[in-house]
Amino acid sequence: MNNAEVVKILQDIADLLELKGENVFKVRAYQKAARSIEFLSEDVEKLVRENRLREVPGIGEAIEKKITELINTGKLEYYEKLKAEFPEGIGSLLEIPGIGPRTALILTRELGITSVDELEKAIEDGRVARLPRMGEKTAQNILHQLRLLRKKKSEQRVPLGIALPVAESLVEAMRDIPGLKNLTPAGSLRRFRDTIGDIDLIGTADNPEEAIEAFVRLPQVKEILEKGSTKASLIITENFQVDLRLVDHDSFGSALQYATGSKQHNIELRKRAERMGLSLSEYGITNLATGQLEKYATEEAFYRRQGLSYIPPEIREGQHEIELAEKNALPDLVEISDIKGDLHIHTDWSDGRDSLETMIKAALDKGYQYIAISDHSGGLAIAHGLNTERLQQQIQKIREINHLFPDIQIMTAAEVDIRVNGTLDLPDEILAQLDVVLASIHSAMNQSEEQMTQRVIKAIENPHVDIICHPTARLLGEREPIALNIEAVFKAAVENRKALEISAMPQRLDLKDTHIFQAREMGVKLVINTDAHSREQLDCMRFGVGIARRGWCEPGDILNTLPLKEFKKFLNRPSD
DNA sequence: GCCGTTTTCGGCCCGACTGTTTTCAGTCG
Repeated sequence: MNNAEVVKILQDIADLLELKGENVFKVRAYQKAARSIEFLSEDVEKLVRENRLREVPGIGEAIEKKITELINTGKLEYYEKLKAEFPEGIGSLLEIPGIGPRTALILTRELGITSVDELEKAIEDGRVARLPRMGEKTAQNILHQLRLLRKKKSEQRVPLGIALPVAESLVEAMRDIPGLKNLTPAGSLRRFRDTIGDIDLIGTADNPEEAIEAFVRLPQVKEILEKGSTKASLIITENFQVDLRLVDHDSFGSALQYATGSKQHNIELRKRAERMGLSLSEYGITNLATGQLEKYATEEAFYRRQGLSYIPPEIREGQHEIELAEKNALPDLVEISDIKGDLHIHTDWSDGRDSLETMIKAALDKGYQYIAISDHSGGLAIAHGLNTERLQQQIQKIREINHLFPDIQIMTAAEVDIRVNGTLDLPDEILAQLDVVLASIHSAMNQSEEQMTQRVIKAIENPHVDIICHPTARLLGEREPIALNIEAVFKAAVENRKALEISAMPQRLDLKDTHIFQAREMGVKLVINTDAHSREQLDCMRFGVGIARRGWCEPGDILNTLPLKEFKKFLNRPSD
């Protein structure tokens, strides 16, 4: 049983307890435990084996016992009994926005509804509207949400790389609203989570009510979900939900912090503040002794008032960041300006759109000191992969033109296919001539975990290979990661002094944040690459850096922050 | 159910919006 399965069951238990009308804090305890495990960089199974579950924040005696039973027997009696108390399918009602546990319970108790379809019927024939505290409007809202949910079921969470540009263009569109300032994407976007549920915008205004009015009249707005004097929720044409929240200018720091979250981070922060006699809100910090509200225009000042150093948004996940901020011991996270080169770039020699020269110039514009041209190998026929002969020609060409670009070193490379048996699909003789060899899985993705792990490790052990690309081969929303014993792969990478890629490609972001965290702790060297197939895609580097920051990476953990000479030392090839 | 720089018991983050109420419950983030 993997972590995700344990998370799902803990969340289910929380939902069911909520339906049951259990103590809300008990419900929250299960939710917290679920979240803790979601962000765990180790396998729960391993923690159970080593009797270390209690080290995880939010897991006490009772939940420890339940998880242990789950891991050891594959089942949990408590969960099965709880499920049996409710008609199957009631959980599906909770997924509808606007339906919480109280409403779900009333719907099943009073009308016997246990599925979304039954609910739809009951609304249509007026039974829902006649329930106590319901009414026609509430019923219609639920019906609307229900249909919306059905429509977008398949595209629920959107990759960061798609959502962020939409958010940024929205901010741009709102630039001319009078009196509106500081408009910033917050929430999971600002924390650089790999997928995004909705777009949170935070800003300040001379007159919030007027700014909200102007906001909802934007041409991009398809539908208004709610609108008050300081916040509005709406659906825009790209089908994203956007939440806008406005405060006074001098409360911007606390409001941005509040809207950035995560929920868990904010809860920890507020609990800690209360012990200090302070109460936090989006408006500022209230001194509980005097009742005085202190406002903060910057997040830095807001954290400082609480005796904390500034905590970067990417690591505000309620792990150990507050503890470390207290001691001024947070990591010095890698930044986009630290990146000195991009080692995974395609050209029109294989399946890239742009020419070699175009990609080089684009990399120069980024101020890179070096790049590696890594077109596909022949195995990927669909990508016009290069066979030995054409790769030989490309090597020759790159050697010829290198001197035309004195400010950047163009390294020869290839993205070589790892075949089913772990061998590579280009011969050693040509690999030996390349500056950098990248190896990737592009086929036979349904191998067993054991086969796949051996396959990847064999590639790592190949003396010519430098980097394993997008190690789990996941495609967000399209393809699950391959079955891989990730810890074994990390171990092999350390032992063979090989690097693993953090793919900045928005659909990939692979390794993902928790893997990066674990890899870094184990001493694996990482590189952040864009896998660009066109010059614009070189811009995706920021997503890779964001994910690396979520894995608590400092520049020293990322090989392509090194200057050329140092980087070449890692490659361990005769330097020129 | 978890947790402890007042606590092994008694707390547990804070506020906006909506719809149905005439002062508030439910939901959400």
